[in-house]
Amino acid sequence: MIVIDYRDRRPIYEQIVERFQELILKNVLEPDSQLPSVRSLAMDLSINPNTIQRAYVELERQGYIYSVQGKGSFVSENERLVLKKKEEILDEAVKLAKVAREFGMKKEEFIRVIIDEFGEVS
Amino acid sequence: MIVIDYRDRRPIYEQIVERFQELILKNVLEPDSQLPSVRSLAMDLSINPNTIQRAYVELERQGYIYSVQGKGSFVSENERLVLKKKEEILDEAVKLAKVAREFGMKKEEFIRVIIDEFGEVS
DNA sequence: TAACTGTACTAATATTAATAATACAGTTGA
DNA sequence: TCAACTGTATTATTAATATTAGTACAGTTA
Repeated sequence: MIVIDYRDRRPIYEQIVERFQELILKNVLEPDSQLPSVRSLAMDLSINPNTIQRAYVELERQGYIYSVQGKGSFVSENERLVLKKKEEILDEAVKLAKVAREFGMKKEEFIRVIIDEFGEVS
Repeated sequence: MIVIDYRDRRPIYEQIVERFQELILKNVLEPDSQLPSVRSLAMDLSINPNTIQRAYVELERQGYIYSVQGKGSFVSENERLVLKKKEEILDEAVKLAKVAREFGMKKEEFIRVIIDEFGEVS
């Protein structure tokens, strides 16, 4: 479920956070389902439990999960999170379009590859 | 010309590399014009000359500049670099579009913000 | 009550960016 | 010629931070 890329320069806990965000936003992990425990996931990934803990703290801070002492960590409802994520994607798209324009790229040239990705038929 | 952002988590030399890439690609620095010397730029930015050296080595490796011992470092011809940069931007756009689609975003919704950025008239 | 859970804390280690201090070689202009 | 610039190279040290290690405590569950 979680894979660590040691060539990735970002810290491990950040990779874990991002991966769970993805799984939660895509509903692979359903609301209220339980995440692996701090210790068991650390075992699976052969890393320190503290690193997992740090990732879970961050996920909780961002609203992706909630933790109950003695019971475990669970996936939050994600409707609001999906909306937030979509906004972030749009923000990135705007930034990228701005850069493209600054480098003299034509609107058609830029949009063409996007339409291709989405598929021609709307 | 160059500004260091200490809140940026990326290393200083990487910020410098990126900034010069931008200045060169946008033709703010013209081909064959001379870059500030390793030592003088280090003085200006109040950082160590080795950090600048590292940035210049990287810029030379990527083809953005060429260095001549005893003379200085100079901007390369940039036509090829601009093409490469445009390809990179398009690659990013495709990746982002893919993510947007994965999160169930509508094509129109995604393209709308881009069109707005470029301006309605083509 | 044993075996799980999360949570908290301190200390040690590893990695890497950045600094510091030199040294050497080539260029330039007075 | 030579002082004052350039780039280049090397080694050592410092600083910052991610990660590990170890331990402890509190709540839950079968």
